Amino acid sequence: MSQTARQSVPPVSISERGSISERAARASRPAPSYLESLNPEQRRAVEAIDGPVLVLAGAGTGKTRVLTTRIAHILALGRARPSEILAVTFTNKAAREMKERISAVVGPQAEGMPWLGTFHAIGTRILRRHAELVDLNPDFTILDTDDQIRLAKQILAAENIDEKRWPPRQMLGMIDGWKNRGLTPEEVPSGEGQWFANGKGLKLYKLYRDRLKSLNAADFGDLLLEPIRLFRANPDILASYQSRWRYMLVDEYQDTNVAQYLWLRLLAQNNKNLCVVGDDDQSIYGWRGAEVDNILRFETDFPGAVVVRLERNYRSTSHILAAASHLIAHNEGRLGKTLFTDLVDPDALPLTVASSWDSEEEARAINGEIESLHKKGTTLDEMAILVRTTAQMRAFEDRFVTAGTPYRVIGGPRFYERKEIRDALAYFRVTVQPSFDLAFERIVNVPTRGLGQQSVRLITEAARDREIPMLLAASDLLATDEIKGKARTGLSQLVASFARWRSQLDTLPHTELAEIILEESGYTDMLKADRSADAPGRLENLKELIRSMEDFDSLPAFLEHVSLVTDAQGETGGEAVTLMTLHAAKGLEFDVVFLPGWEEGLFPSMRAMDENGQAGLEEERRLAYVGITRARKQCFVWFALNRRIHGMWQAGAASRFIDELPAENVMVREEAGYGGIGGYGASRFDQVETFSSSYHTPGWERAQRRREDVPRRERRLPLTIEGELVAKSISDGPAAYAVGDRVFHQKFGNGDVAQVEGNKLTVDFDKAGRKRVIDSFVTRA
DNA sequence: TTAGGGGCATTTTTT
DNA sequence: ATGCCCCTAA
Repeated sequence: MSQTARQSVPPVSISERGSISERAARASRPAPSYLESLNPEQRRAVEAIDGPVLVLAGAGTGKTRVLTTRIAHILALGRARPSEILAVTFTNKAAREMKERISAVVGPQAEGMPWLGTFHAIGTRILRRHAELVDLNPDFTILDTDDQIRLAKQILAAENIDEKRWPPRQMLGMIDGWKNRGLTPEEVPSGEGQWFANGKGLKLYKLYRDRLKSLNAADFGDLLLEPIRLFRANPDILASYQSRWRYMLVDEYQDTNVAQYLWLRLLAQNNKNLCVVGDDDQSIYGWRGAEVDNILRFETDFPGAVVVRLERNYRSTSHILAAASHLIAHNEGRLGKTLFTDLVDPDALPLTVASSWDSEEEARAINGEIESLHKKGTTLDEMAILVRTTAQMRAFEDRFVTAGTPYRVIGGPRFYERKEIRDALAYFRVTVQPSFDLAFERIVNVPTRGLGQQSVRLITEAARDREIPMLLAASDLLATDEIKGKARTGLSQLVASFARWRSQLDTLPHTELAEIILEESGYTDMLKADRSADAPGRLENLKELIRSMEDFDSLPAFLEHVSLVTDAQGETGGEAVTLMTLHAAKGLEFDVVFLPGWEEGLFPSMRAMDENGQAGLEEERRLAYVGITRARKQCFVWFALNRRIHGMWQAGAASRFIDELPAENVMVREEAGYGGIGGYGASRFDQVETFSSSYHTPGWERAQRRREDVPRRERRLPLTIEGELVAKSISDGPAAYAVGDRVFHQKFGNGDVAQVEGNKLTVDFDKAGRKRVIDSFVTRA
């Protein structure tokens, strides 16, 4: 199948391009050193500067290298200045990395590349310049999910739509879907406009859009959609960007959605110097509106495109490549590539497939594996655990903390999405921009200052009636006697505070002001008074927030950064194992990769299959492919027989993907538990040798905080097994208990044994009800 | 008006 | 298991 696909691509040589004199001159000029280290295909991709170019780059074939070298090459040839190159990446991380790598080749010149960034960042930049033309002010705010939901709720409430039946999230999903397809309300197909809440879909989209405009705000979708609208309505502006960017490069093209595609097509109409790089087999953002079709269609959209295939893999052993290729071959709609490697390594290890009894044992086993590899010399930085869902991370964190394994989490619960951070940001935002009602609303009564629903409604109505910001309405209301008592005191204090902070914006250093705001608002006091276990952690996060502000010149500059950067990177610290989702892992590589949780329903995810059928399944398979190809030397695939889902133990079956791996490249680990120490029960209490150094990594501290959530006594307990029995114990003597015995369990208290099966007891506890436990966890009462 | 308890639904992945 | 919403008591 890959054969046919291969033949359909006519080989176009770069030598067919360029003037005769250019070609002649090129022949005698020595190739710059940066070109020499490239293989012929890579070099073709780099040197095909003019006209449309599609680079199909399999995993590990040097894609980033091609992109960065290409930019360096364009700069070196003097074909464009840094500001005349548009380079789009998918994530901030990728943008950062590319900037660094370009600098490494061409020096600090790359610092001057203002148009290297994510679609969203570049879209923002464009919109700020031409805000009036899309009904915004240049200082518009970018909403995050939290704000969007609040807004959606308000709209649904105003429309008398039951938000239980029609969840705000779903409404936003629908609208975002339209935006991702480049559709303004006017362009939504009439049938689709009938979706949601008995035909109100389109109306809600309009209301939502109007509300955004009146708030002077944009959501993520707008950052793509509005530039398109701008370009279409203003040909002169479009033309200015078309000529500004002489060369355009797009990374991860397989992940672009329709809006992004339209965006690029508009811009590339003129000089057509568009180079896209991607791999259809790594398209994993379909759920976010990505259209693999964009990459499959490129040659049709841009006739005469040079197509370069990068298939020579420099990353992984032949076992890993073979396994990944064999797996992905189960997918149908693909262009088909065959990765190969010249590395012949007779010592290459096949993939290891292993199972564990449950998710905790899985974490323990993998941690054991990590320790033994570490002892043999693999550094922790070269090991990663890639999970399907963030929920899987917990088990690993717990284990790492107990074992003292240093680790770092990438992605997961995002720093900027934490409640205390969002609250603090809301305070800052209102200080900078007093008219930002969503932020004001968020914190009017946090900490509580006597303002209940009643008072808030008064303010909202006053604001709406007179079409003024809530903060202003609030201060006007105070001049009347409509607000009384505690509410009055609280509100007038708050209004006065905002006025004061605002007046200090220009006089105080912004970090200092931020601290003052958190103090004077009573926010830190509220957290200090909070007896709950995570309050100290929240305070710590706020300190971290202030620290991170130091990198910026002003409060407004910081807020702009925050709204676009959703990843809290920066957790460098010492040597550590990396823990992240498969999605976050794209583009990275490690010597050793662990892929836990390969179970039906979890991976492939049940939801993906339910919602998107075959296409959903294929996307999951591509995700598996991405996972395996992250590994350079060794890859472990793991699954657990039992897993806790929504707090309930459920038995699981191995993922179908496991059986899609080629047997000849796989080694199945058959002994139970890790390292043959013995069964589950034995290794459970083994105190494994610990790493000494790592008590200062953010990850450790994070887990440490989390750990403190659990009361001390409970933490010490051996694991208690509930529901489905998930352990075999080591005791092999005669059953220690009989039906009717009175026993005591540290967590469940006293109870009567109702049933005995070997060392597993079913006990009717007085308080906790019927549980299944292991005999060694109870004592005679 | 607030705090706190109980009931309920929920969770894929990210700019 | 966790977090959110609603209800009730003070």
